[in-house]
Amino acid sequence: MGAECHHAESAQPGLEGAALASAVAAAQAQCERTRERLTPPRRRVLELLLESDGPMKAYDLIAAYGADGEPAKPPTVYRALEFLERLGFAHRIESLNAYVPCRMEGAGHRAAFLICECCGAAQEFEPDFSAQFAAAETAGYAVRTVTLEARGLCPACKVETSAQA
Amino acid sequence: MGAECHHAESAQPGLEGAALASAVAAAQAQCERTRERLTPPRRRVLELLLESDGPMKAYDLIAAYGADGEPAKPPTVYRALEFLERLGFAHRIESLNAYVPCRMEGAGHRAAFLICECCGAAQEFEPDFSAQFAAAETAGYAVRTVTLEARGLCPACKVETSAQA
DNA sequence: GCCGCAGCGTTATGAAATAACATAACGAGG
DNA sequence: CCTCGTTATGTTATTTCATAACGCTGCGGC
Repeated sequence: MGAECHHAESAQPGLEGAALASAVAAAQAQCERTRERLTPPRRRVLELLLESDGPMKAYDLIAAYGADGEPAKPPTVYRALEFLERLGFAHRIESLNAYVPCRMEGAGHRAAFLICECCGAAQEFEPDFSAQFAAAETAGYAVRTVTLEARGLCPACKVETSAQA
Repeated sequence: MGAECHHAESAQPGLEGAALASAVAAAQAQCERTRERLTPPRRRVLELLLESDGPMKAYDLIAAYGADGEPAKPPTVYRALEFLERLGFAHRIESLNAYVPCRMEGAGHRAAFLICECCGAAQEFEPDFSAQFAAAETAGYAVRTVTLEARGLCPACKVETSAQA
């Protein structure tokens, strides 16, 4: 993956400056509403995710954590990620062992991704799980969360691939 | 997970004896049809998956590999798993880092699971991805594979949970 | 005040997966 | 039959991902 193409992960450019500050402030505000605490490590990890152009691995976050180049300790980042996931500010992409900030305004706990196997971009989309929920209830299951990850080629990489063929 | 309940993973009892032999023979036959080779390590890993009552971790397989208690080396098992997945004889469950034998007769490359967070059972079901494919095509993606994992409570654990409340 | 809890820092370890290289088995073509 | 390309295995070591366990800190309620 990534060997076949050289695209930047341009689909989801990272936030900077005012946009970044605004996104963090929104998270801050939501935390205050629910009596949760956006502590410094949590805030820092959220910033790093928002600044990134694509999914970040846990150890990428660990390495980038300190403004001075000092890495964080693993538990610091994993605990922050756990919090961010719980509040819906970030999602883990299982098939990549990586994390992205949530792009869906105030969505519930649903999350679904289109993952480009060429450039590594991951685009969140609003899933329709009605068919799956029906199947689950038929089987007697009480579903709590659903993970959906579709893998393939993004529009840009699709074009490149067919062009070189 | 697993701390809350003490159910055996009874939903998918492992195969033994004739049933096991028959399942392995079926895989063998399919391999011969497609000129693939069900070599000893591949066969052994498939057996272990089929015998198991539930999802197996890679290192469970490594530990259980030798009939005499001798573990396998990691690459042996990972390579076998890669083969079994490619042929559709096994599936990886991303959210568990675990593997199960395929229970759907000759299904394509689709796979979806209902995973009980209480007893750890994983039930394969036939997914309907039409809605997701539509969403993906709208976004210009060319989807190759889809992973769907629904987490919740299986019928047995659901009853127990509500009873003890 | 002081107690209980949530969060953090730190050390260490455990679990999951792969890199890299050597060797062996198979199958087609001379 | 034998040699070459290909596929698969054996082996060592390492990398990558994630958590256990412990003690300290700071805040809110009683």
